[in-house]
Amino acid sequence: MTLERTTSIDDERRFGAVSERGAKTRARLIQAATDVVGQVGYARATTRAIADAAGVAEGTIYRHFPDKQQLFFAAVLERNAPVIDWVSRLPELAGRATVRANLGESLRQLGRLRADLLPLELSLRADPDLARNLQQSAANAPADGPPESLTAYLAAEQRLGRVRADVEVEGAAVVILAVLFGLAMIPSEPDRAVEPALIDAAIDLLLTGLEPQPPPP
Amino acid sequence: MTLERTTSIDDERRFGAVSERGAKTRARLIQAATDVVGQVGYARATTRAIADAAGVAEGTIYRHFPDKQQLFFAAVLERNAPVIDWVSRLPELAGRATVRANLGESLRQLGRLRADLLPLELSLRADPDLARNLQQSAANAPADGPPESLTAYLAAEQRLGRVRADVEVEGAAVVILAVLFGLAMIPSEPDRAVEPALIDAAIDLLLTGLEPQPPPP
Amino acid sequence: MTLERTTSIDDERRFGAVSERGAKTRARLIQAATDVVGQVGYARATTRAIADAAGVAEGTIYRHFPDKQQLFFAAVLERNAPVIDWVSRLPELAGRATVRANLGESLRQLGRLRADLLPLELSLRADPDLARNLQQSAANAPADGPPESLTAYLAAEQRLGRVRADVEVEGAAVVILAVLFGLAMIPSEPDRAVEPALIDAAIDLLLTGLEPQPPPP
Amino acid sequence: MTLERTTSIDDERRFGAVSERGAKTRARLIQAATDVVGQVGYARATTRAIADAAGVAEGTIYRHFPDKQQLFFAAVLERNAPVIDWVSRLPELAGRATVRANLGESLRQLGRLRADLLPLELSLRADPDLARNLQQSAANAPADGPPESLTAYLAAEQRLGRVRADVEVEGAAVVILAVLFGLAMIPSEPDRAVEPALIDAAIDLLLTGLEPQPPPP
DNA sequence: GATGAATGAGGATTCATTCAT
DNA sequence: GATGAATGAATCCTCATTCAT
Repeated sequence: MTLERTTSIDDERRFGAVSERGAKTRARLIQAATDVVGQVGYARATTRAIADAAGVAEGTIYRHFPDKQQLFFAAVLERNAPVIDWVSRLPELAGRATVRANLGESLRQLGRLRADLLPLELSLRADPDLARNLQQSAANAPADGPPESLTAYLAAEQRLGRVRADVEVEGAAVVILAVLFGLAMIPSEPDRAVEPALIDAAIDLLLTGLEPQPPPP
Repeated sequence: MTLERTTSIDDERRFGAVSERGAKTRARLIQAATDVVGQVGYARATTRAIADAAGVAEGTIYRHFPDKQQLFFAAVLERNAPVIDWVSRLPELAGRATVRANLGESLRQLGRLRADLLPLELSLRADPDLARNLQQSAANAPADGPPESLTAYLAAEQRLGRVRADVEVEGAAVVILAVLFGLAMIPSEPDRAVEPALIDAAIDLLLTGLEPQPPPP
Repeated sequence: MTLERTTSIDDERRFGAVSERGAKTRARLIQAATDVVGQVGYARATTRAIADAAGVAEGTIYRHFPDKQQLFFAAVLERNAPVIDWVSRLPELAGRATVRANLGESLRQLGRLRADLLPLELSLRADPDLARNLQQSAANAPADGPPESLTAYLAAEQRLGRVRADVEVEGAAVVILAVLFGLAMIPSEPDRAVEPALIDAAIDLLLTGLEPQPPPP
Repeated sequence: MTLERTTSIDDERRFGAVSERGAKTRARLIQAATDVVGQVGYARATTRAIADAAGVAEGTIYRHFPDKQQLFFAAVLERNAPVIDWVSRLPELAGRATVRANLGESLRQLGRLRADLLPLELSLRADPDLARNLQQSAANAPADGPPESLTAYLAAEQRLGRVRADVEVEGAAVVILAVLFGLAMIPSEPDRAVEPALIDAAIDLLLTGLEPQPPPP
């Protein structure tokens, strides 16, 4: 474990942005990386292009990050934060408004947030090596990610009788997230957020199902 | 459009596999490309690695394909064929067995098929340049892909009263495919097919919905 | 030990010069490396310069050697071979001609051979990292190097009464080689071999010593 | 020659250590340069590593030296001074004690001094460019270096009859120094000074020679 | 058809040096 | 005096592609 630490204390001093100016440059680099990787994918996102987009010299990247991968990871983690944040607050909504409204709002929210996260995540998933290294360098990853929060929310609603009693909430949570991911993947040019109409269709399907309702008495 | 074709008739003669041996080599290259890209992603799939995996010399690739991209596209298309095939036969099932059984079998089938298609597709989506070029070189793409076939199936079932009348079938089709894609993305080590339990959960959700059913009379 | 092998069987196939043409290129690269490193030292000997000197493209280096270091090592080893060779034949000379003639001829011979070996060796000694890596990659190093051969020769002559009985032959061998190395270091522009006059002075000193001889009876 | 001086009078004012603190920093830099170059060679001795070893910021180097080379030269010259010093006092010893004792003591002394000088000198010899530049920037080099002093000593002893009359003292001086250099090159882990036993062997050989003595009457 | 040696443009990374603070 | 962020030229190496055999 100690052996697998990739950043030593020295590194932390070496790469932590200390000065005011340094922090700004670091932020610009992360933004630039997000943009460029989003546009052309990780592999074609050259350090040159990123540096240009950030308006700094290529060498500057290496004052802030040990290598291109770590810059990329920093971008991924930063874009991920608000998503995690939002989802972690989901369980509090149990019992309020309606399940449909809550899930709808959440998917919409996440769809928006995922807009610039998705391309990064795609690059990550497309390259097993990247994925592996990210996991190692982010040993601090929260065990309590989106699936867990969503499961908790559904379970709470189920206890309140607002979700069908025989739904297997864990599976349902995964499926809902899968829908989100799958929809995010569908190319939609103008802004890159997920098409709202699709979200509505998804919510409708997930809540009511395809099967015809038994006729009310 | 014709202008943007990247393969001329000459090329087709140059690269079409003629002899027996040639056809075998070509097939081995496509398989090797599928494997290697699946393992390390398009960017890290070097022509050297692919040639090695196929047991041929690097130069041989260029006797069968104009460049690395076209080899990759050939692999994508080949892996895609059975998926398209299966889905295109879906509409014929309308009215037979049950909707739940039909969709369940389809998702399971597609989940299996997607197992080695998915990594290729990921590489494709992660790299906009690739995606663009594929679309150009596959002008022969069927206007009638999976979404359309699935839509047709759902519409047929709706007419038969086996799908809720107020479901917007086009949206539903997209959502179902999104679920499939999203689930396929969840890493599952042993074999790379989608976890069957997840598929069941998805089918249940999609058919019955989260909401509590109104009590039967 | 197995873990420290730096070249796998695969590598051996990958980098061994197979074809006629390949062997020639490889030889040219080694010669070029010898030349360029000799002129500017290892650190300033860029792969570009070496490739240029060999009349090949930079990339060609990497078809024949895994990296710059291994090319350098190949050069060192090749230049070393004739030196080792010569010295290993020294013991056979014991008893023939005179000790003075034998040693003189040897030093002269070695001085000549060392002419292009020396700069390489200097680069090696100046950079501990290089030295370390060479030792690892040359596990096949003969335990029987120059010091041992020279010791054997001196011991043989001592047994024949042609070398002073109380000379500690092992130490003497090292000292003689040190002289050679030290002399080789003295810059001598025109050709880079060791100044013959210096060799003569060294031989005289080593054979007769500085001290005045006791007067013959 | 004057034209080729790389440090102008202005520079001397700019880089001369003025304040107390400045002098200390300068000294620490020189020590750090000696250490780091000794450990990894000139090429791998980055300004960063040297600054770290000296406990100062990288930029500080350039307040004391025009560039990395001049810092290195300063280190070489400083380490050289005591060697030169010692040897220049050699001639005074002529006639005292014994030749054997004098030379022995000298070699031992020099062996010790050379311990940290040697790696610097190796870097110098391995890189012709460095060597050239040092000579230029050290136009103040004493015409009376070690070889001359040693020659003078030997000549004096020869006049006193304590050195064989037919020894060519100039050559002998060079050979003796070559021995020293050559021996210094032999790696000796614990402390880096030359092995004393080797020095003894060298002295014995140089004084008495290999040849059997004619039997005393 | 197949081979594999050669190519060379392009990419990530290093590092001596500069300069605003 | 000292700092350390920024620079950008230079370097090693990779890899898709070409071509003589």
